[in-house]
Amino acid sequence: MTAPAPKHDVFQAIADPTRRKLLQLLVDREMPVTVISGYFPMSRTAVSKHLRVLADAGLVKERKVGRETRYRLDPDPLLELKRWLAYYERFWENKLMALKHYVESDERDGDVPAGALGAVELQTKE
Amino acid sequence: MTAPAPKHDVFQAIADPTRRKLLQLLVDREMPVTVISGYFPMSRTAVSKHLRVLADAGLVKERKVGRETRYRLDPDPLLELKRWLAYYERFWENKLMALKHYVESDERDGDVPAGALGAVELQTKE
DNA sequence: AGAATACGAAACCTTTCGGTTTCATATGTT
DNA sequence: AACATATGAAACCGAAAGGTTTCGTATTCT
Repeated sequence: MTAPAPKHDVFQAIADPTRRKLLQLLVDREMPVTVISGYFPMSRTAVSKHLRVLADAGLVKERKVGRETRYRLDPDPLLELKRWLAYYERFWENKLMALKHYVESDERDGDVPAGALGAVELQTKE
Repeated sequence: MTAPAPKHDVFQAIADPTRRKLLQLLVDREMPVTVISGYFPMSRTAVSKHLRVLADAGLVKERKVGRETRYRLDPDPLLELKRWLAYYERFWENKLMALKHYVESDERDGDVPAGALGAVELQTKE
């Protein structure tokens, strides 16, 4: 049991605004589908499908209670996103540094900004 | 000039694996389209369209040099993603705390985990 | 000037996405 | 038992996504 057939990853899951709202709604409380769908301007079935996508990505857990199914957030998969993002974080700093250098020098002949950024650091990961 | 007609946001832009690879490729070096497309198993035009989506989201900047257009990463819009993610970060900790409590107590009648998580913290941030 | 290169726009195709409506089923209520 | 409630599955639909091929145009090279 390594990979339980993902079919939907975190990146896809959070791409849709409705699904991001869903995550936020379920962040601290568990809710059944009918209640959840009350917060959205679409059919219950549509909401249910969004919940399925989120569940596929592991961002939401379902629990059956009597005739209702309650959903709640599971933030774990967001770690992958965090890791992905972390890789790019240093480039904010680099960009600032490059800008600084550019402002301090006067070699702005029209193609400097890119050059300033070009060779700051090199890294090929994967 | 406030919002330049977004049309594609960061969340959509990074949803596609090809586009994530593009970002990584352009992270430290500037490249023209033809060279870029050499890294992908699809037509140059297809890559070009992906680059447009990234540019729409502001994740990539283009610069014309002679007959070629060079692209490079602009990590700025990732800040929005970082902010979004930061909101959920505390819940990793909360989840661990809830788990700890659950393990230490013995009220595991079958529906404890959800309850343990349910009331840890309450926050409604639009 | 003429040929080659770099690129985007446009038209087109197939698959996925986000949504709806309808139906079947399980559970709860009287 | 009969009815109501909660939900997912299925069939369907229009629009968007991701791709291709073809074409037009700007730039560079001989």
